[in-house]
Amino acid sequence: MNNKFIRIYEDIAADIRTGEIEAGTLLPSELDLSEQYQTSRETIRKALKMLYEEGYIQKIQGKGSIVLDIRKIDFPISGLVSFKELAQKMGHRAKTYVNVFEDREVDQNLFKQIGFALNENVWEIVRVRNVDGEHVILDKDYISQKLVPGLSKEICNNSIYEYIEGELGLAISFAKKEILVEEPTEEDRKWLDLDGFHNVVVVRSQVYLEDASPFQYTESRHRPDKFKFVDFARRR
Amino acid sequence: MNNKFIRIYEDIAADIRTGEIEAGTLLPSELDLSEQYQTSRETIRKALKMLYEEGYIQKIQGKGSIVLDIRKIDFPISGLVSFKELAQKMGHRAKTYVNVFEDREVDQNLFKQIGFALNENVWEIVRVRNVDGEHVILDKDYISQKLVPGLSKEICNNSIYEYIEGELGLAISFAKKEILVEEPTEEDRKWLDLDGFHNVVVVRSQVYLEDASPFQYTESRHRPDKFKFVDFARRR
DNA sequence: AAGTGGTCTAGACCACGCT
DNA sequence: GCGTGGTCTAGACCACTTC
Repeated sequence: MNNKFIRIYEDIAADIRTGEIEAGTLLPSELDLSEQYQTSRETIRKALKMLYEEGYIQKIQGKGSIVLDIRKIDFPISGLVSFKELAQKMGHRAKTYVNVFEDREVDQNLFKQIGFALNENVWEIVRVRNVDGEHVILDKDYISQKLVPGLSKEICNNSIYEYIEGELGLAISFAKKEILVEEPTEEDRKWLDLDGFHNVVVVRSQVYLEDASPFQYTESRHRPDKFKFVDFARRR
Repeated sequence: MNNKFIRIYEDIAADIRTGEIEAGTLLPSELDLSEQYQTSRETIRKALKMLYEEGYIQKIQGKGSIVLDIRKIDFPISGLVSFKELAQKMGHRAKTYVNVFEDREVDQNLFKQIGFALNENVWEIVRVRNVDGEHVILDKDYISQKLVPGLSKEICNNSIYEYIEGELGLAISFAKKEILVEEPTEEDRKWLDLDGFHNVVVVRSQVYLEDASPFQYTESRHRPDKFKFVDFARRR
């Protein structure tokens, strides 16, 4: 509620979503908007930059800001969005089973694989995600104990992100992610319903807090028919 | 060469890439940089915003701008980067074969699948990408003839993007992308070396020009062992 | 309290599209 | 030529981290 440019962004974004401002039309000019919102043009430009980055508008020099078709807001599966949020949004019956929850020291092997320091203590968590009655995702997490103390099996059963952001008040900020297709491992075959499937889609992410400290390494292993990744990219 | 803030961005980005500015250290303060570059603080902030968006730095209020470890940031395969650029960057021996190049009218069937208007004329292009001696990617393109006139088989053999941006002077702006894993079709089996593979990774993209007109629909079908997608995402 | 980044302003000039 | 967005400035005040 504090920032003027965010209020303006939200105001215009809402109008676009509801269709009050139609796709294909031009927004009022920056000068008009600055008068309309009783603010400076730079502040309007900040709000428009946000609308641009979120895919609401396209700006054309000399012409104006075109309102784009509201894109289907489909979320990337796994990564910066928690599984719980995602399942709810998609309207699926989802369950989580915690198979492994252990206090573990980072050894040579783990060190090479993930981004943590040697001998640091991490939580090792293996969870199976059941969607509409089938075990389709295997999540393997390594979470820094220093940054996220007091984790428990019960919390993992619910949402780890809710605990971290809600209880601990930490802000998750960015992630590096890699998507590959691999042969199922023994572990995959053990936990997932892979009847007839010859591959799993593996999403490896390193997740960072706002102060750039790496707090989580995740390997999310999906049955291929249940995997979908949606992206909106601007050319750089 | 024109914009001050872009020059500053490139200058600092280069220093980070070469390691001259080390990951984990802080950049000079915005005030210092504005003196160093003989410019205003807002201009420095624009350059830093770019560095932030590209994953070079993390900004922390009251503290400074932390330099991130950029090494793992790679290029997304297919999409807004052309295959030619990509193959060169990765250092692969890559070849392209144009199997189909046709003038086609958008019928009911095509209309449902892609984003173009009924009865519009499009180029239908099917190309096989050979990387290091194997046929591993099948690209199916539909390109608007109205927006991209004068396309030819020869151009497709080289780089379509170079033609569009170079010859025609059009600016490619953004894309909606979807990644799924599917069963190979007859067409996949015909053109790709799929011996022993049971799936293909399908990347569907709708690509838009700067004025928000959709000019290309692409289906890029990858042999799973040759697929890799790397992403850097910030939480919204 | 000092130093950092975050927001906001009012104004200037430039580059581009349109007619 | 006029209206549009793009860049840049110099300065103000606020919010946060650190000492």
